[in-house]
Amino acid sequence: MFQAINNYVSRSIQLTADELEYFNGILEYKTVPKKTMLLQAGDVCNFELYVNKGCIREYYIDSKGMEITLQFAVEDWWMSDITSFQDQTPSNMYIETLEDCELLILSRSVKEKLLLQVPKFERMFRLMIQRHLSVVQNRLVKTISYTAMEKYLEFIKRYPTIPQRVPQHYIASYLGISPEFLSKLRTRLLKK
Amino acid sequence: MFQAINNYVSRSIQLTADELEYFNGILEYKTVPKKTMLLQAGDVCNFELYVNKGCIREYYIDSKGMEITLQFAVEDWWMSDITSFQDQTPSNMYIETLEDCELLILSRSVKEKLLLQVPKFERMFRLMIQRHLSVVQNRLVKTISYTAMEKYLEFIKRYPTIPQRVPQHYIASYLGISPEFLSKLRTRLLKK
DNA sequence: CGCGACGTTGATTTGCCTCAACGATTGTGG
DNA sequence: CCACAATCGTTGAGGCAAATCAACGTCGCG
Repeated sequence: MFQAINNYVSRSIQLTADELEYFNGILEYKTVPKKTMLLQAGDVCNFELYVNKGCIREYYIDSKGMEITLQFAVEDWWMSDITSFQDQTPSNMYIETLEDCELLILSRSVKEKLLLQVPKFERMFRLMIQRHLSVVQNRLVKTISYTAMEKYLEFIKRYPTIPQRVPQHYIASYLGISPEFLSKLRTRLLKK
Repeated sequence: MFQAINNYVSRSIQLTADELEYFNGILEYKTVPKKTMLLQAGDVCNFELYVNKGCIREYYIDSKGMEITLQFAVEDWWMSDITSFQDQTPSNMYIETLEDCELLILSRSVKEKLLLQVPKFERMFRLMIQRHLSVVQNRLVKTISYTAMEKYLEFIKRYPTIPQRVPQHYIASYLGISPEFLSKLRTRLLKK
């Protein structure tokens, strides 16, 4: 149950057996069915969650009522709404499961205690966020400078398993294009 | 000379006098004239820099030869190309001064030593990156869902001093729109 | 079986880009 | 200190990528 996450942690920091046991003890294990809302816009996001099994997405509804998918997360990914989490402000995001999931949940208050008890985790979370920032920045650049076709090709290349697991219109909303146009791009690709 | 940066640090962590002195001792103070290149694409980014005075920008040249400004930094901001910094890979970014600048430079090797000597800094850098991630994510959402006009209005509202300091076409490249179109947006605003 | 969610296709529209020409301002070398 | 070049912003004409709107087919599921 903790094998994957412990492996994740060990890539950044070395823990003693005691520390590892403590860490696993504070995680809340939860199985949730498909299409469960884990966070609603308006609520404060009080958790970070690690996907042990399954697939979830985080999205946002803009002023025109359009959904924009910010992130998918599958096995071995973390998810949270950091803005809400760190400032303790109401979130603009929705987080929902797309499949039946096994999650490990780290609540904000528990995380704070963890950081006091085992300061090594400061480093792990720093490295984790640093990598995440790098990914988001990369995506920002491509959102600005790529055409819709280029964005789609990049997406299926980088995340080849996602299209098999999530409805196509969610991918369109991740890429920032309309579902109709994504469909047209795909037929254009098939004709070659 | 270190007043501003020390104040910056103190917002995240508490240091002893010794620790503070050590920290200031490892920073490299540098004044650089306007239009100096601090990082070239192809080089590895081995530093994080803190702007004590002046204004700089980080940009990227895409496959069509267009410049995309990723970030401006003025007084009390940090800048780096994290992707290159953390992976030690050649950067795709250019960093250049837009005004005469006073900079405090933290090199990668020195930062590593700092983190070993004063682990508290793990926390400061974690919080710093966390805030930055929040900003970049916010920008990503708006890049996708806002019209050019909305992006521009948001920009001048959030960063009211920047337009007075940097050429307009750099702002266009930050917003991901053409300089001509930004100009047209501005005349549209004036006519109201 | 029938409904809702999903993907496709076509017609039309639009936001923004590209290209080109032109003032205004800045800066630089003679 | 002037002359000329660069740099920068503006304006207009025309074009294109992607959005919108609408209709339709298909599949999975209650």
